[in-house]
Formats: sequence, C-alpha cells, structure tokens
Amino acid sequence: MLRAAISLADRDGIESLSMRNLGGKLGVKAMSLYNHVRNKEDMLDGMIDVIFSEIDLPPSGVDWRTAMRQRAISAHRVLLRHPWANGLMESRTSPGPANLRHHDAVLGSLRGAGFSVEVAARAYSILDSYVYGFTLTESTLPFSNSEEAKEVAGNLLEGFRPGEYPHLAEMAVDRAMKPGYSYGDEFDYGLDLILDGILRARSDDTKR
Amino acid sequence: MLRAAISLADRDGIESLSMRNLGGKLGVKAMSLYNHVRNKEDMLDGMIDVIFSEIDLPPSGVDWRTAMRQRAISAHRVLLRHPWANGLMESRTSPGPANLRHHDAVLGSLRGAGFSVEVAARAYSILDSYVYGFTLTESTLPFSNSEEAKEVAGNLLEGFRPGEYPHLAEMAVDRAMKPGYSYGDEFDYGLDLILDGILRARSDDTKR
DNA sequence: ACCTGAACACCGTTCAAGT
DNA sequence: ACCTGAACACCGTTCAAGT
Repeated sequence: MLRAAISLADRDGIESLSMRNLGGKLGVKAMSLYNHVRNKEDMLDGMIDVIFSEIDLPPSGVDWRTAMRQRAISAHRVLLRHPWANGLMESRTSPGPANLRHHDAVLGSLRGAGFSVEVAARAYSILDSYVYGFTLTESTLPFSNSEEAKEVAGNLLEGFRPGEYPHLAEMAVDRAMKPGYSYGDEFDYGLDLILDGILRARSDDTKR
Repeated sequence: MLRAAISLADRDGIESLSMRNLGGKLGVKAMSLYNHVRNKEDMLDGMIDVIFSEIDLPPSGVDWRTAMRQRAISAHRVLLRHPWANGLMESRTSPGPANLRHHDAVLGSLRGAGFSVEVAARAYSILDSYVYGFTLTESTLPFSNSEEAKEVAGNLLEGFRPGEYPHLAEMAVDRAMKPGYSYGDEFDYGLDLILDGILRARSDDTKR
C-alpha cells in the first residue's frame, strides 16, 4: 500500500494522492485504507520512512569525506525521484526506524572519523540543508533542460523592458540558454565547496 | 487581499488557506475572490511576490561578503515568518516583479564585485540552497527550543532499546536537550562556512 | 465593476452494517 | 480481519443572475 501511494505521488504529484484515488488503484474503496493506517498523516509517515530506506547509508571503510559525499549524492538522487518527499523528510513528529537509523549512521560515521559532537552536528546540518535546498529548487524549476530553459527564459525576456533586469538577462543568455546546460549538474560543485569548508572546520576543531 | 491571505497562512498554515476561508475573513463569499485573481494558483503567485518584496536587497557600498551575508540573513528571517512560502519561492512559472528584481539585484551585486557569470551563478545557487534548506528543516522541526526538544527527544529515547541509536542519543543528550540550545542559532555558522568557500572559489577564478 | 446562490466534481473521515 | 454505503463537513471553480 505504501508502495502504491509512493508510485502514485511520483507519477501524478502529491496533490493528486487522495485516499479515494489510492483506493481506486488498489481496487478497493477509500474507507478500506483506514484498516491499515490511522489516517492520511500516518500514511505519509510511513511513505517518508520508505524514502529514507532508499538512501544509501554512508559507506564504512572509506575516509569521512568520501562517505559524506556518497551519502549526499545518494540522497540527492532519491529526492529527485520523489520530489514530493523533499519538504516532508524532516517534519515527521514520529520518525520511523529507517529515518532514525539513517541519522544515527551519518552521525556515527562522522564521530568515528574523529569529529566532535558539536562539529559533527553542524557538518550534518549544513550538508542536509544544502541537499534539501538544492533539490527543492531543482525539482520546482519551471524547466529542466536547456531546451525548456530557452523557451521559458525567452518568453520572460520578451516581456522585459530593455535593460530592466540586465543581470538576469546576462545569466539567461550566457548560461541557462546555452546548449547542454543543466542546473542539476551544479550539485557536485556546491557539495565539494561545502566539504572543503567542513574539512577546514574539522582541522580548526581538533587543533584547539 | 494578498495581505489577508498571507496573514491567514502565517497564522493557520497554508493548508487552512481556502477560498471560502479567506472570503470569510474579508466579509465576502468565496466566489467574489475570482474577480481579483484568476484562480488560487494565481493568488499564490501574488503572495510569493509580496514575500520576495519583504527580503532586503543586498546593500550597496559594502564588500560583497557583507552584502551576501546580510541578504541571506534577511531571507532567513522572512522565511521563518512565512514558513509556508519556503517551498514555493522558486517554483513560480510566472515570477512577479519583486522576484525578478531581487534575483537581478543579487546577481548584480556579485558581478559588480568582480565575480564571473559562472561563479556568480554558482555562489548564488549554493547560498539560496542553504537558506531554503536550513529554514525548511528549522521550521518543520517538531521542536523549537530546548524545553520542547527535551520533551520530544525524551519521549523518543524512552522508546529505543538501549544502544539502538547510540549516536542519536549522544546528540540529543549532549546538544539538543542542553538548556539554551536553539537550532536556529546554527544558521550563521553554516552561512559563514559557505561564504569562506565562495571567497576561495572567487580567488581561484580571478587568478585563472 | 463587484457580488452571490446554486451547482459540479472533488476532498478526509466516521460509523454502522455486512462477509 | 477486512470491506462498504451512506453521511458529514469540507474543497476549488463555473456560470447565470443580480446590483
């Protein structure tokens, strides 16, 4: 049932995931679903925990930077596959086992690499903020490839008075509308910049 | 009308902002609202543009780092005031004038400080990802001060088998439950780490 | 130019009744 | 243990009719 709900949300968006709708997909009336979950909120809790289980845990046996990098890339990929989940991942009042397990493993990976509790917490917070924020923008952007960007940006630019938004125009022409441009490709750049920062924060901390 | 809709969303959450509800607050039936907006989506477009107008533009006459820092802090504060807006800021297919103006000013501030188009775009993307992602977690966290954290974390910990999530437990006891702890206070730390990274990226770029 | 009643096609959820 | 019809209190939106 959670599986069916997730694939429905993936295909049609979270706004068309209704109990009646989901019942229809499962060949059952909406009210039957209440035999399996307390209410819709409860069902969302379950769905989010499945999403957490899809994200790779940080691998062991590699340095912390590689482990954090791989985990962030995996989280990014999973969230792109389930964009509706993005805003819900950290808002569960009753987090499920996969959620807890995931957070415990990431913190454990950092602590095991010699991070203090304080710096581990901060590093995790920055990394996750970046992953969630980047993916949020990426998956709600009104275009996803340079073709669509050209279309959208072109229409916008036509409506501008000349020189009204010069820097936006420059950005559109020089980057977004260039063939082969994809906003998603920029993910790694920011991730590495942040990992560099964390490396530095860690040295400062252990030297102290 | 946009004002009324915003204050309703601020108070009761976006999920209780209905046309009937908003009509009620304005002493009018729901259908009357359609004389002022095409539909609810159109109204949300307008609301988001008001939110953009509340964020300070990067100040001029200061170095880029101070300007970016102040702008990010202002955006963070505004998004905390209107948490429902967070996920909608970058998803408007038809961005309003305040939205365009804001993005143009930020890019202009960076370009004026000597950033290349490429590095300006990346810097802006990382900063905004961080602001949106951090605020998303912050405002959906099931607790906001150390008292509530103690409550929530305490309840969670009781449900664990001993040693099941050791690093989560450590984090809860050593940080979240400590008096005076507030997740929101961590915002500046990550912001400065990212600004350091951008400073370094900029030097590499101009040296090239 | 603005407002409204009636209507349509939807929601989540409860409850008593069925197998 | 699971399913369902009927019902309740809601949605967004259209449209013809009113001032």
